[in-house]
Amino acid sequence: MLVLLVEDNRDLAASVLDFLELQGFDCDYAQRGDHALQLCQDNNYEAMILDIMMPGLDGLNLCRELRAQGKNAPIIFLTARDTLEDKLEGFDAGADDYLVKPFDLPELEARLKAISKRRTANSTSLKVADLEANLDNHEVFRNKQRIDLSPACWKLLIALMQASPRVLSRQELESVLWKDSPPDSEALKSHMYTLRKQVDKPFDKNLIHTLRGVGVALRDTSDA
Amino acid sequence: MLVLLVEDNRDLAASVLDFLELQGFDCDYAQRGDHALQLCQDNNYEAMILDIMMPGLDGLNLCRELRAQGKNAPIIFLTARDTLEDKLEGFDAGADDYLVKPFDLPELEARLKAISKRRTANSTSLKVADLEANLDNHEVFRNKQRIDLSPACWKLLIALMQASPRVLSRQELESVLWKDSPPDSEALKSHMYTLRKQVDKPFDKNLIHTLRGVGVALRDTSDA
DNA sequence: TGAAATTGGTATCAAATTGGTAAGCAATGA
DNA sequence: TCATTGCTTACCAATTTGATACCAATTTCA
Repeated sequence: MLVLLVEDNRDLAASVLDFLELQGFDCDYAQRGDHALQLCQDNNYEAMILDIMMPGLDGLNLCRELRAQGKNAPIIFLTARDTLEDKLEGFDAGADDYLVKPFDLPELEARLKAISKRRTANSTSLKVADLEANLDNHEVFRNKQRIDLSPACWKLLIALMQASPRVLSRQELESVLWKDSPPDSEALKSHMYTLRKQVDKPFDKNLIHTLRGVGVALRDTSDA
Repeated sequence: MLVLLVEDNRDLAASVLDFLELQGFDCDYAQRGDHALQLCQDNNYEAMILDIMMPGLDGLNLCRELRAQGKNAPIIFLTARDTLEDKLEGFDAGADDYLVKPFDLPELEARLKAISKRRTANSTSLKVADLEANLDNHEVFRNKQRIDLSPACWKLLIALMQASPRVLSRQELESVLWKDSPPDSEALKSHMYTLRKQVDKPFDKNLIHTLRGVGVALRDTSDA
């Protein structure tokens, strides 16, 4: 995971970098806000840790600029400014978290992970309600019970889980299986039928919901 | 946005609830961890604020249980326990943020929003009074209650919500359903009737208003 | 003022559409 | 060969749609 640290205090930066790299993060470092902005044009950081008071471009404006550019990687402010107003200004600038100095390195790590976990689409396991899919070993469990799926059903389920709770249209589902040249038959219905039979039928709560005229959604709706 | 607050101190809870509701959040409240767990089975919260020390089931285990159930709504711990170990345990249990008491209500709000923004950022939803439509999920709620609409009714409602509080003429409404070749019958009346029956009838306040000779408007008029 | 006309709400229904179910069959690979 | 998988088709149930008839309320106009 590639992280950018922007901090004008070299000593502090060094200890943070040491720690994060020890924990397995890939880190880039900038000492000035304007340099950081430059780095962001060329790299796709998965998270950023920003000081506020810095030469060149302060952290708040750096954050605002990045957000204005449509970059929405998680941002944590790391600063000595600890008043309520400071914090609100930070969140208002588009930050995801705000940590006041002095701080513990493990807390920074925990917050970094917490804030990044939502974006990690490359996570090896998907979970929706009691349904779990492990992308690495190609396994699906519901309620701790293994489910064997055919390749087609697997693809459909993964697509639905990744989209959850969004609805996928018939067309989107077809393109999952056949890219852009779907058979001119009702093959999709067939596969969906098989998928439901395995994923929903044996259990007392349906996760696969049909939205007539729209498509299919996989979600945990608390109602019937 | 539906939020669950779990906190055993009634006074603190009351002030948090007051504040959040003033800021436009819909809140549910539980005083015990086990009650909260129960509530989570029946409701789909968009975020949760948990105390740690509580009767019944402590916040950490509540959080772990929810995560194990595949519920991944953002969770913020709100607690007096302020050591590094406490915080790490909180994040480890699956929390997204950790706020130490005493705290400022605006900071809680800022953190709540920061943590929720990722899921709401890309989900386009329309809201008029207590009526809410999510375009991605293709879901409609009124007063937290799900409403099932036929494709035609959905299209009409979305058009009305997007136009709200503007009036849509009969012709505009027809072009929503049939582009430019409406049937020569009163089919529109039929669909509008069905729509009202589902959206307005079951509730004590009408949002769909007819302006005789003009058209139909969806709006929250404070009068009868 | 009041009768007629117009507009819009209510209700029911048949035809069309959509989607779930099930069975059959060919292709593939163990 | 046998089992699995993918595709095809047919059939059925449920929902949706557009149609129509009939009211109720409002407006028009004599």
